[in-house]
Amino acid sequence: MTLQQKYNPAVIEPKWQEFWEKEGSFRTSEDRTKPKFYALIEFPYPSGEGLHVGHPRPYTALDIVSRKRRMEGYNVLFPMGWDAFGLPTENYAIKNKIHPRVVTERNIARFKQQLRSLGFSFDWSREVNTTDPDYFKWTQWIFLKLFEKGLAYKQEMPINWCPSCKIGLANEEVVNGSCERCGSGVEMRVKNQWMLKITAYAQRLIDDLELVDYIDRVKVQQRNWIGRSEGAEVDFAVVGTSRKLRVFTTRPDTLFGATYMVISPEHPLIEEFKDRISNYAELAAYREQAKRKSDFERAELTKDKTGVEIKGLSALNPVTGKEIPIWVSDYVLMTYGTGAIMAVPGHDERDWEFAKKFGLPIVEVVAGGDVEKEAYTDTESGIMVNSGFLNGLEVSEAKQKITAWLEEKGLGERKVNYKLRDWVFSRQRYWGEPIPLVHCEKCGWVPVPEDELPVLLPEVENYEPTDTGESPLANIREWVETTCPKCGGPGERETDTMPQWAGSSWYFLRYTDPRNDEELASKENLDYWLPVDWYNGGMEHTTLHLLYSRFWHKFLYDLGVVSYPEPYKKRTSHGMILGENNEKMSKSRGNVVNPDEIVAEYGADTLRLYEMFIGDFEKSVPWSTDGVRGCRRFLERFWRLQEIAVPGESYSAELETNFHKTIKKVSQDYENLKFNTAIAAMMTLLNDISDVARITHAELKTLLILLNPVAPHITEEMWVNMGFPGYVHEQAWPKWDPDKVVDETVNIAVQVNGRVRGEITVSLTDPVERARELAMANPNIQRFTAGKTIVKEIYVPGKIYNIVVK
RNA sequence: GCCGGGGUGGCGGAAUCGGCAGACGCUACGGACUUAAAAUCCGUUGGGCAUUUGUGCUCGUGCGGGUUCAAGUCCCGCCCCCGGCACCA
Repeated sequence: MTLQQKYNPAVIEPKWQEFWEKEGSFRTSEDRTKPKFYALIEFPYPSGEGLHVGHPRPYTALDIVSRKRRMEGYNVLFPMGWDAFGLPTENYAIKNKIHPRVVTERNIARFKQQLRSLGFSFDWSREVNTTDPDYFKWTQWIFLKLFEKGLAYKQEMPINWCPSCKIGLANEEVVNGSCERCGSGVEMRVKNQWMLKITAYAQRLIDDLELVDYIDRVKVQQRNWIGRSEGAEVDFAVVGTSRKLRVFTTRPDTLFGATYMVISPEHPLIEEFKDRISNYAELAAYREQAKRKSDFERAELTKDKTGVEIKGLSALNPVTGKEIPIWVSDYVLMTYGTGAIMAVPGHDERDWEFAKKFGLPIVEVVAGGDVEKEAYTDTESGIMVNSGFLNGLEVSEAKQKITAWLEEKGLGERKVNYKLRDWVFSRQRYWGEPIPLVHCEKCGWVPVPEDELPVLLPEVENYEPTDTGESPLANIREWVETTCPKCGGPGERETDTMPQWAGSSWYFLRYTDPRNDEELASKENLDYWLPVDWYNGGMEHTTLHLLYSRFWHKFLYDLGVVSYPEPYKKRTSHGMILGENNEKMSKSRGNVVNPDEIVAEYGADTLRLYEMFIGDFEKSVPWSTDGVRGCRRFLERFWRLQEIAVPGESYSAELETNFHKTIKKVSQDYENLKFNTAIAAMMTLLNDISDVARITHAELKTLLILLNPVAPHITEEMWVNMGFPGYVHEQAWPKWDPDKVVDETVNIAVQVNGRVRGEITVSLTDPVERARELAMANPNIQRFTAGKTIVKEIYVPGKIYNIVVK
């Protein structure tokens, strides 16, 4: 055909976007006979900044997979929504005296328009929004179920407090002692907070990683974060009292080497025996000092241990029967184990340092090191010494024996501990889901009845966070004051709201049945669609969102709401896109690239292609404007294939193998996050076609289908331009013939003594004799073999021919 | 400190059941087209040496050893970078 128009994405892209929308091309079908495929990307927080070039990277990746799956005959669910509660919106609203709902609506509209301009095949009819009362009704419902099962409880506890955001933070939100969001230093504050008992699921969260296909670093990080450790709890008698001091240790085998004990400054023992302690004032002062430090500061001062001996109290080592002192030090944390330890300075670095500093005895109980120089911490193979009935055993055997002994004598027991802490679920904020509970003087905490959900946020003109740390909702008396659902007496609503992680912990369930007002989603839909087949998201969500949503899912599984214990079958992760200067993109660094500008100047297909071609999908990579231009150039050249298209419903002889190879490569690479090499393969093929200067209709069709998932607009346009029947997105994914992916003849290298000295053209079936004959015809080979004897020949068909001479 | 991942041209990156290192793209340089420029097209582009200009030799994948006909790839010992965890007993 003769080509009239130039490639003009500004015209064809909006045209196709409207077409797909109007036709409902990517609407998920109700056809349950097809195999299903549920692709999920993390729904964005619609910030005021608008879309960032980092957003389209994972979206395009799974858009590619989704589009390919549709062409392979799957019923695909590829939805999108908004994680729209959150601090920036609230802060902006407070500052500008606008209701956060209005800000949210505006931000969503902007995001949506930007996403549409990129041509993603989302089924927009299933859009969800965590701030929509019809949605958070079910977030509240799940909370009530957790409350009902005793997994939500309110507790007075020291929390991480961000003085700038005026908000309590979960451990996971504290990064190096600073607020993850705003970066200011975190303080400890005691507050009465709602907690979720994620620790009850710790073991299952580890075990069920076996059921899923997550990239390794995600599994590793989850295990690491949950931090399982096996050991024993042991009771030490406090001399002269009936009180026992219980410790947790992973090294019960070293019990004979426990020469003193250390308790955390917050440990109740101090108050209990206030009267017997002769230096109470000193201890109280130490405790005050420790209180002022955050956990982070405590941890920072690793090198210099501090502590005070409790005078007037001592303990008995249960195996040696020796009286040992009890110390207080802030290197022991109240929040882990029992808040008390047995110190074995010979075999624990921290205890060793402490013992050296305060002149406490060090006893060697595992042979192999020099405990006067440093703690010897070999954990498995060392031999026990100075340890009574454990002498001569290996560490691992000694662990077994002593634990059995302790259990038999009633002095202790086997114990597993986890670093994972319960989830601080309260936020003292307005813009979040209200916690649907009422406090009644008489009945305590009473759930709002299910049929009264959702508990809506009160409509107010404006509000401010409070310095006391109370939620702004506390000031809105007409909302707070209510009646107790149980006794009908006066009650007060809970004024804390839920954290942002609440709504995102179950959103993927809602997509399966987004308008259901009877249930969070119908069982039928949940059973058909779940688990999510492929979930891609950022590594930064591994210990937060991913763990939380797995926890909620398991809880819903226990309730019978969902039928599979894990929500996501496969999890992958993308790398960040950095600024052109190789630094993280940020406004303050002035290196932010706005996707709107790229779409306006080069088109959405170029942006998509570039973001996939830019480099290894899993790694961070700097933005390059020149790279974008190169991708646009490729699409221009691709567009001009129309000029050299010739009729023909088969592959041409000269390109046939090439096409089969490319189909194979592209098909496989799209599945393995290797979008960059898939695109490179298509570029190579385009170069080869340009050399031939001709492309048959059959070839062009195949190529259009292969490129379609990456560049959907240009391929649809060219398909129609060529007068091919139907539309690209309705075509079947091309197949490759395994017999046709190998070249009949190949050039292989000929080596002499392992060095390449020439090249021969052989067929795969040629015997070594043929290779030798061809090789020896080469003057350069002759030069290197002349006058020498051949001692060995290595011939690997299709790979190499190596002659070893002497 | 512990646990992951990684170190390859000027740049982003290919190639790891051991088999021609640098695919593909960018940049740069040269040429064509143009009054000129842009765009486009063609060619060159890891270093060094030689060259009859066809090419040949040689060094080269963080460093030092090793295995092998053959090592970016495997083994041993180091260095550095990125991410996570970190006084968790």
